[in-house]
Amino acid sequence: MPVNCCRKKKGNQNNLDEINMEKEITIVNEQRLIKLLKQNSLSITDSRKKILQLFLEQNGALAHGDIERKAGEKFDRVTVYRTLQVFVDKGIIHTIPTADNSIRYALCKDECGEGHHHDHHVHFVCNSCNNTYCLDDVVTPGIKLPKGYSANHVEVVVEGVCKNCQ
Amino acid sequence: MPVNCCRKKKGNQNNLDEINMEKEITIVNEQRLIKLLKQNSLSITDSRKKILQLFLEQNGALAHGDIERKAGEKFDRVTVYRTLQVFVDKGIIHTIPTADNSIRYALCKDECGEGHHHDHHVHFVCNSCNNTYCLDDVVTPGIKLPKGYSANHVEVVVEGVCKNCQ
DNA sequence: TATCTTTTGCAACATTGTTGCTTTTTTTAT
DNA sequence: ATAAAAAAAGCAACAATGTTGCAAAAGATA
Ligand SMILES: [Mn+2]
Ligand SMILES: [Mn+2]
Ligand SMILES: [Zn+2]
Ligand SMILES: [Zn+2]
Repeated sequence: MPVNCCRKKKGNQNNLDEINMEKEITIVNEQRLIKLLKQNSLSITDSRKKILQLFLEQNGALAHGDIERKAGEKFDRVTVYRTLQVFVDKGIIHTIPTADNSIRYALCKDECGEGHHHDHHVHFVCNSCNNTYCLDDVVTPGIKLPKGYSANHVEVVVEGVCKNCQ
Repeated sequence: MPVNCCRKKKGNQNNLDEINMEKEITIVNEQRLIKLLKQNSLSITDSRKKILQLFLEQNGALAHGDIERKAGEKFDRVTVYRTLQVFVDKGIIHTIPTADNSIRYALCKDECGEGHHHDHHVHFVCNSCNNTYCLDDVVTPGIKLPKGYSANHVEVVVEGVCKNCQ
C-alpha cells in the first residue's frame, strides 16, 4: 500500500434547500456523480451513475437484490454485478458480512481507494427495520488473539434495534 | 429465555488411544453421536449422524458446500439444508457470517440449546488456508453504540493468518 | 468526426436455495 | 416383535443467485 495513498474528496454534504426544484436537484446530483466517477478514473455510464446515486441517496447499506429492484428494469443483472465489483475494487463501496447469504454494500468514506480499504468501523443490523448501517464513529476494537494468530482485519457486526425503531 | 435453560453436557473429550482399532473408534463415535442427538430430542437418522460426525471430526467451521462434498453422494442436497437448519434451531451448531456469500457453521459449546444461542466468541478466518475457526476463549468485546441504538448480539470476525499457517 | 477502448446486454450455463408431495425410516404403543 | 403413527428423506420442479464469453453499443480520445 503506497504512502500518501488516500485521496481527499471534498465533503460535499449536499445540503440543498428543500425548495429547490426537482430538476435543479437532479442536475446537482448528476454533477456530483460524474465528479465521483471521474475521481476514480471510471468512465461515465448510465448504470454507474444510477447505482452510485442509489448509494448516495441511501442512508444504510444495500444488498445486490435491493439494487436490482431499485435500479428498476433499467439494467441487466450482470451489469449490476460488474458495477458493484468495480466500485468495491475502486474503494467506493465496501462489503458488510452477514449471516444470511446476502452481502450488503455501503459507501466508503474518503480514505478508501483502489486496492486499499480502511473501513474500520462497526456495522449495525436492525432486527426491526432490517436495515444495515455503518456506524462511522464507532471504531472496531483491537482483539487480543491467541498465540500464533495474526490479524489483518477485524469485522464487527452488531445486531439489535436502531435509533429509528426504538 | 427461561432461567436455568442451559443443559450440562458432559465434556467427553474423546481422547482415544491412537492404537484403538478403527472399528472400535467407529462404535464409540456412533454412541456419542446418538447420545448427542437424543439429548436434543432429535430422532436418529443416518444423515444427522453423518453430518454431526463431520462437525465433531472437524476442527474449524464448515460451509454448506463442504458438507455436501464430505457427506459424499450419500444424501440429498435438500436433506443437508434441512439438517443444518435443525441443528441451528437446536443449538447444536451456530452460523458465522462471511463476506463471500457462504455461511459457515460450527459446533456450539454446551451452553447453547433450543431457542437460545450463547456463542459470544470471536471467529477467525485464515487468509492462507481459508479455514474458519471458533476462538472459544476470545470473548466478543462490548461495543459502545451511539445514543439510540441497542445491541442484542455482537459478531466479530477477524481475518488474518492462523496458527498453522504462520 | 473517426478511431480506439470500455462497457453493456444477452444467452447460456452453473450454483445455490426452496417447496410440495410421496416414499421410507424411525419412533411409539401394543 | 408387530402394527400404527409420526418424522424425515428423497425426488422433482422451480426460484434465485452468480458466472462467462461474445457481439453490439456507448464512451473516451484525438
Ligand atoms: Mn461500513
Ligand atoms: Mn463459533
Ligand atoms: Zn431499525
Ligand atoms: Zn490457516
